Amino acid sequence: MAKRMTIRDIAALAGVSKTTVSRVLNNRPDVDAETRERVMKVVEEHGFVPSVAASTLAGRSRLIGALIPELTWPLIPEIMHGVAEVIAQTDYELVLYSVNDRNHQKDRSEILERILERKLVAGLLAIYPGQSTEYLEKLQRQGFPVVILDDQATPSERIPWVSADQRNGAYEATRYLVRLGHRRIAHIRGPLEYQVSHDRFRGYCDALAEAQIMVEPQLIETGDFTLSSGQLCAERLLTLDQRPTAIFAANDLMAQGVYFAAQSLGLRVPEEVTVVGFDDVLFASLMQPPLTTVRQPLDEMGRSAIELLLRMIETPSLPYEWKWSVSERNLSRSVFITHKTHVVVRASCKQLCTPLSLSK
Amino acid sequence: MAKRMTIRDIAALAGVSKTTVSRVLNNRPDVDAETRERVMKVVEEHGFVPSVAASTLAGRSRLIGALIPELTWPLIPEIMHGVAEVIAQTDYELVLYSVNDRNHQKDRSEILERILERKLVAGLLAIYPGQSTEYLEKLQRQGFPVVILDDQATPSERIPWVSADQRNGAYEATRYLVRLGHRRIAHIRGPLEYQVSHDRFRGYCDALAEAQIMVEPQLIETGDFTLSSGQLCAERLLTLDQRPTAIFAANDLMAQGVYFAAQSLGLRVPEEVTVVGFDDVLFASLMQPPLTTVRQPLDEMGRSAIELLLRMIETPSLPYEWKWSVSERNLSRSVFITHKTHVVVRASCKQLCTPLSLSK
DNA sequence: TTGTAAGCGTTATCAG
DNA sequence: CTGATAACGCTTACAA
Repeated sequence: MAKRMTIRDIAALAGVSKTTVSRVLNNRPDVDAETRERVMKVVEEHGFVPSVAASTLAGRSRLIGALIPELTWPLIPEIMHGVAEVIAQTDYELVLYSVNDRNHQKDRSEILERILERKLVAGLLAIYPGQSTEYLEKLQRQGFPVVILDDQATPSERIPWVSADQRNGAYEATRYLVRLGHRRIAHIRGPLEYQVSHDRFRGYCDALAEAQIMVEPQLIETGDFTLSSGQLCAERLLTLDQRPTAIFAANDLMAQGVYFAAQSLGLRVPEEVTVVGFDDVLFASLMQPPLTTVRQPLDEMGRSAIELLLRMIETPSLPYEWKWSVSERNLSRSVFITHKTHVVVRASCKQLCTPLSLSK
Repeated sequence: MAKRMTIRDIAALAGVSKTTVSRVLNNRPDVDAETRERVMKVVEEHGFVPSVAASTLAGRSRLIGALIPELTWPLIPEIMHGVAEVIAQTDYELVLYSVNDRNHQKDRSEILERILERKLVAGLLAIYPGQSTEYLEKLQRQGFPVVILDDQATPSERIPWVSADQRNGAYEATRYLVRLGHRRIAHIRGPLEYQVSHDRFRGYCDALAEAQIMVEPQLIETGDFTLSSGQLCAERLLTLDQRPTAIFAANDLMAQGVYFAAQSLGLRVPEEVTVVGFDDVLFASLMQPPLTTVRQPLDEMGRSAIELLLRMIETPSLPYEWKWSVSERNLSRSVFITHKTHVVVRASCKQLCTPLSLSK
């Protein structure tokens, strides 16, 4: 295996200086078109790739940091899948910073310190950063590129933010149930300290309002996104005098809890209870019956977040002016990308009657 | 935020040269104990961490590469969880190289080229490397530290290898079924091009032999690890004249397929069919009923693999002589670590009778 | 045991 | 538009 080529070798081969090669490699505008071409030719012939370590040390890192919660959290792998896919097509490499559950604020900020202090990565993608948002803002203010991917939808005014439309997803899901003829539709919310829980609840209420169905307090339960909480809430709902014909759980895990509750009460899904979840995690399609749920386009979200970050890194001057295909608001000079969510219809829902509106 | 400290600052503060600080930081033996202590004190006081970029450029990278298949493959997150946990406690950072399904041999070796050519990482943890093994051997021969974590159990003679005891897991699972009183126990194998499929099948046969039960060819099906294949195989098995009372599927996904087959045939799990899976992926405990399965200690496997790799990197001279707590064979100067697997009992199995042997 | 000095491969600065 | 030259922060012969 030949010794690794350096920028110097390329320079010699192309008959220019290292500097010029560097300029070409970094897409600098101030290079003669012809020179650029000549250099590129040599670069490609030899499959030359600049050393990440050297670039980083010299101040132009080609390393991207990803700050993620436990990889075992169901949504993460899909997001990272999208992220990795984009990175693989670039000169950048991905450095993983995993924060585990137990880590409290202190450890989180320690990790962030570590990230910055080492000046290793060129930018940071923070996925579901939880409490760290405040700290991330500090970084951003110091000129360090940060993109947040989260569902908390309380965007910092300054950090570019990628999210999905939680409210609308819940709205569409509930609307779907209404169209199937359901009128007693229960909702198991997520914990109220999360913004998503409110957004999804809101979507549910909106859909009911539109259908002129009253929101009945007894049909609203509050879980904590765990299976057992879903089960508990569902047990209460399903033993109501007038039990709901459909239950919309705020996430798939609680929906699975509904399945368990139904089973223990001898009720079948979907024949006697219709169930809808949220997230479309990997096992949703494996459930018995396969779960109708609201899909967040997680891989796309990961992709767009990392693409945004890459652009921020490569054009530090005009960071807040991109057009974006998905849906973009330009608030106080920052970027917010909201991805669409949509209902994935599977077998967990039963049609109660055939209202004409369905045909629409 | 104060300017980042460098090794030079530490040196000044401790009243020694950069060289000495470097030596201390790298645990070199040739430093006076007292000096070392003095330096360490300063280092700790200031929470100093050496620059990964600079170290790497200077020839001692603190970056570890992880080559993984799709993150969305069910076993990966748990493994990576263990990996990340260990890395977090060290000075190293983790660089992710994700290979996606579509990538054929060519792309894989391209990634590997990329990994090496950039001289970025100090070593590589290859998780389920598939076809790349051959190439990995080449790296290893060139003195580049590589550890493989795989279930294919055809260890290269030279690359340290971390795995789990597939045969014994299957053996224990089958033995468990025998103890429950089952005698017509079917097995849905994985595809025969994988070594795991054979290992697990072997465990199944061994357990039956021990119980003096004949292996009946009709009770052996071969799937491809997908849900639908499991379902198909199970449908055949469950419509046999003398249908099995228990089905041992070679992975959890096929076990879920068995659930579907049972349901479509109006058979209940576990009342009419007992089911056991393999892997204990995250959703196994969420299945209805929760699946009895064989657990591979994935996080521990990840942990031990990365620890092994770190040791190889830090002691390049004597790479093949460690003691290991789990179970270690020293074959032809390489290290093989085999983790124990064990049966996780959940609700998917029914006891047919109460043989005395159970009390044992 | 410790220090001096020469890289490691880029990028940035500043002249030409 | 192009090219010297000096960083970047650390490791590692080689000397002392």
